[in-house]
Amino acid sequence: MGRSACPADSTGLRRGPWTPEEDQRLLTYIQKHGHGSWGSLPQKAGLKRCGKSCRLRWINYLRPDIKRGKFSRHEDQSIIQLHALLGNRWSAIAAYLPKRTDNEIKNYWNTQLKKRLEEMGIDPMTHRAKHTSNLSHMAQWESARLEAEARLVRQSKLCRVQEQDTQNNGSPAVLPPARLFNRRAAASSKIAPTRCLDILKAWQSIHDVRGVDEFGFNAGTHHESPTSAQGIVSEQIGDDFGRFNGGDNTECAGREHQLVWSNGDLSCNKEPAAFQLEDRDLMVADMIFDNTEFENSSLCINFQEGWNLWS
DNA sequence: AAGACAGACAACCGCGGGGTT
DNA sequence: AAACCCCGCGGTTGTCTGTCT
Repeated sequence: MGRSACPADSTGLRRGPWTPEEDQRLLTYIQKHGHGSWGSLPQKAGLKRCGKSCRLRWINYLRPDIKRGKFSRHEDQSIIQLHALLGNRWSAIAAYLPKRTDNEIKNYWNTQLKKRLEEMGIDPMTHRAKHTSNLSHMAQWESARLEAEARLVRQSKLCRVQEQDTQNNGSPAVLPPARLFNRRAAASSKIAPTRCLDILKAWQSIHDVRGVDEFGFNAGTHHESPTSAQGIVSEQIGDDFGRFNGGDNTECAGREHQLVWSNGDLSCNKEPAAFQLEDRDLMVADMIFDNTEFENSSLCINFQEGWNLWS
């Protein structure tokens, strides 16, 4: 195994921050000739830098297709979800975030997101609650959401792998970024139903919700639209589902609860706001609906004991 | 105003994988 | 098969900047 050292000190090569002149020189050279071999680039470009340093500067800073600046909330969510799924594989995470570099994501994680999770009582490495009994509602939401999202992505991936196998076309089953949070893909997966306390429980691509859905949940026979502010809360009692309308500040007590709403056309990504959800809930709602073509579907959200549902 | 401190992020280092000779 | 080289990755360090005392 070889290794490319970068003995800047001993050979008179420069190191440390790049000057605007160096940037311009590197940029001009690559635009003209491409980078080719990084090892020989510095000499050809007239730079007193090692090839490694040039490569890093180009990839992390000079490349034209880099988006700089503040991370959006959606990006935050994506990073957290992807980290829960992929761990510290920054390059893999960066592959799902167009125009962001692995280095930038890594720095952002280490300086901000990690702390944020810790403050919420979530272990940033395992993405699990540190002390469940003392968790804030916010942390409970986040923890459950992460687990649910990770499961969804896995299911989505598995589904695609199965599709690939079925088609037997021999190509690797790569999940493109644009499909990472594709609800249709998740909904189409044929994973056996489970009843754990996930926020996001089920997606189903049917227009009329009736009886027990494919995940084993009684979705009710209602066809209420979230915009009507009449989301129906189903109370789970064993295998039976009682039903009551979410009243003012309905508090789930004693049992798991399930918020169910269905709509033939949930294409608006702000629909759940009709429930006047608090910020922690909107965070989830955004995650669910953002950038998604979402029609003829229904959604179930489980609530844990003690969680408040504002409806 | 100046020094101490913390946060953010750019850059470096060492390792390992993969291709080539 | 072994040695070498290039490249990419993740962890770590260094530097700059803003804030606090």
